Amino acid sequence: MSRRAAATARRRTAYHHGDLRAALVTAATALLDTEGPLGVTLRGAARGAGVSQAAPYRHFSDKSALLAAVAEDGFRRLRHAIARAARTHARDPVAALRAMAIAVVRFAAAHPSHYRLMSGPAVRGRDHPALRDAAVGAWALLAGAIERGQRAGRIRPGDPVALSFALWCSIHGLAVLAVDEQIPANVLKVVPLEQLAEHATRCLLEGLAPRPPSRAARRARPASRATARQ
Amino acid sequence: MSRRAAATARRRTAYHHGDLRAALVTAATALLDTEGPLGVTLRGAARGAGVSQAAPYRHFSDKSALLAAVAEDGFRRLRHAIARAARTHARDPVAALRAMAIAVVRFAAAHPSHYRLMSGPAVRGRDHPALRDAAVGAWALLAGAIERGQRAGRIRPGDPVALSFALWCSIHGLAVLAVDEQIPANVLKVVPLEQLAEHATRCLLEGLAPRPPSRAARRARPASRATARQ
DNA sequence: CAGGGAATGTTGACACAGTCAACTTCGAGC
DNA sequence: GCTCGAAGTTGACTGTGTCAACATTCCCTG
Repeated sequence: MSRRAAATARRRTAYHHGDLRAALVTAATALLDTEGPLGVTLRGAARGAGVSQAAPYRHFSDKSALLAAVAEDGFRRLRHAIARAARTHARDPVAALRAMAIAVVRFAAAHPSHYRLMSGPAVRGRDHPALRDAAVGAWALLAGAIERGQRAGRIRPGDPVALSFALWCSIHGLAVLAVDEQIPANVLKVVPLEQLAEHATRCLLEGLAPRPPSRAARRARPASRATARQ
Repeated sequence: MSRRAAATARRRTAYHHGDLRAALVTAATALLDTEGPLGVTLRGAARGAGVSQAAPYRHFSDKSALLAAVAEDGFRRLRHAIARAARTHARDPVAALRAMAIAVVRFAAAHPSHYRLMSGPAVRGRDHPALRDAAVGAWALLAGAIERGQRAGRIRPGDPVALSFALWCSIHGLAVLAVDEQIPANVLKVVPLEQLAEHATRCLLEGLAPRPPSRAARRARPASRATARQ
C-alpha cells in the first residue's frame, strides 16, 4: 500500500522512518479512538510515530490533511462493512438494505469518534477530493441495492439515486444521533440501537415499497408554498 | 431578556460590563457565523465583548460551557422555527410534518455552523443537561404532530415516539448531510435542498401512512441474525 | 564507484489557544 | 462608612499548529 513498500524496500534507519505517512495515520487513528476527536493532535501523532513535531509536514500539508486521510480510511472500512452486509443477502434485496443499514449503525457505534470525524466539520470534502470520493463510494452501494430491489419488484420504480438518498438520510441520521449521544434515554432504554436501525429502515422501506394507488398518498399536495420561513 | 435588564438596572461602568454572559453568547455566535466552528474561541468571544481574556471564566466554567450555551440558544430558535411551521398547517397534520421538516433543513442551511455545533462533539449533552433538554424539547414537537396525524387517521397507529423517531432520523440526517456538504453535486444540481427535504419526508410519511395489510410489508422477516459484523 | 540533488527528519522559534493564580475595582448591605 | 463578595484584569504556564533553517540519508547520474 505504501509507496515505500512498493519501492525497493527501503530499510528504516535511525533517521528515516520508512513509512511515516501510514504510521501517522495509524497513530492518529489510535488517538482518535482513545482520546476522542479533540485529542487528535499533529504533535501527538508525531509522538506516536516516534518522530519529531515537524516531521508530519513532509507528508501532510496541514493538520486537516492528516484528518482527511484518517477519515478516508474510515470510509474505506465503512464501504467494506456495507458491501459485506449486502453480500450476505444476495437473494433478498430488501433484507440486504436492512442489513446494510445495520452495518452502518454498527460501524458508527463501534468507532464513534471515527464516524464523527468522517462526517464532521474538521475535514471538508470540498478541500479533499479523495475523501469525497471515498464517501460517495461507500454510499453508492445503497443505490445499487435499491436498483436490484426494483428489478425484483420489491421496490417501487423511480430514480434509484433519489430513492437511495432518502434511505441514506435515515441511516446516516440515526448513526449521527447515536454517535452524538442525542438519542433520548427513554428511547434507548426500551430499544437497542440495532433495532432502532431496523425500525427506521422498515418505516422507510415501506414507503418505498410498490403499492396499489392509494388515496392517502395522492391526497398529499405536491408542494405547499405557504410553508414556514427561516 | 437579559437578567441585567430584569434587575434594578445596574448600569454598565468602565469596569463592570453589566451582562457579560449574554454578550459572550452573542459574540461567540457571531464568531460561529463568520469564522466557522473552529473560529470560535474563548479569547475571541472576550474580545468581541470588549473584555479581557479571563473574564469569561466568571460566567462559564469552561470553553465547552460557553459552546453549550450557544448551542442551547440554537435549539431554542430551532424549536420556534419548527413550532411556527406546525402552526401554519394546523388543519393538515401530514402537511404540518412536511413543513416542519423543511423548517429544520432551512434552519440548518441558514446557520450551518450553528447546527453543526448543536449536534457535534464539541458539546456533549451528557455534560450539559440544559442543552439536552433544549434538544429534546425541539424534537418533541414531531411526536405531537404524529399524534395529531394518528387521531386524524392520516398516520398509522403505533407509539408516536417510535414513529417520530424515524422521522427525526430522516430530517436530521438530511440536515447534517447538507451542513457537512456531503450531498453529492449530481444530486444537489438537480434538486434544491428544500425539495430534497420534501422528498425524504414524503418517502417516510408514505411508510407511516395507514395501509391495507400488504403482502410485501409482511414478507420482510422481523430480524435476521446473519448480518455483517464490524 | 563517486558525488550531488531531492526526500525526509530535526531543532528552535513564533503566535495563539485554554486555563489558573493573584490582584483590582465596584456595588450593596450591615 | 466600611467591608465583603462579585466581576474584571494582568501575567504566566503549557500545549498546539506552523514555519524557517539546518542535518541526514537515498538514489540517480556521470
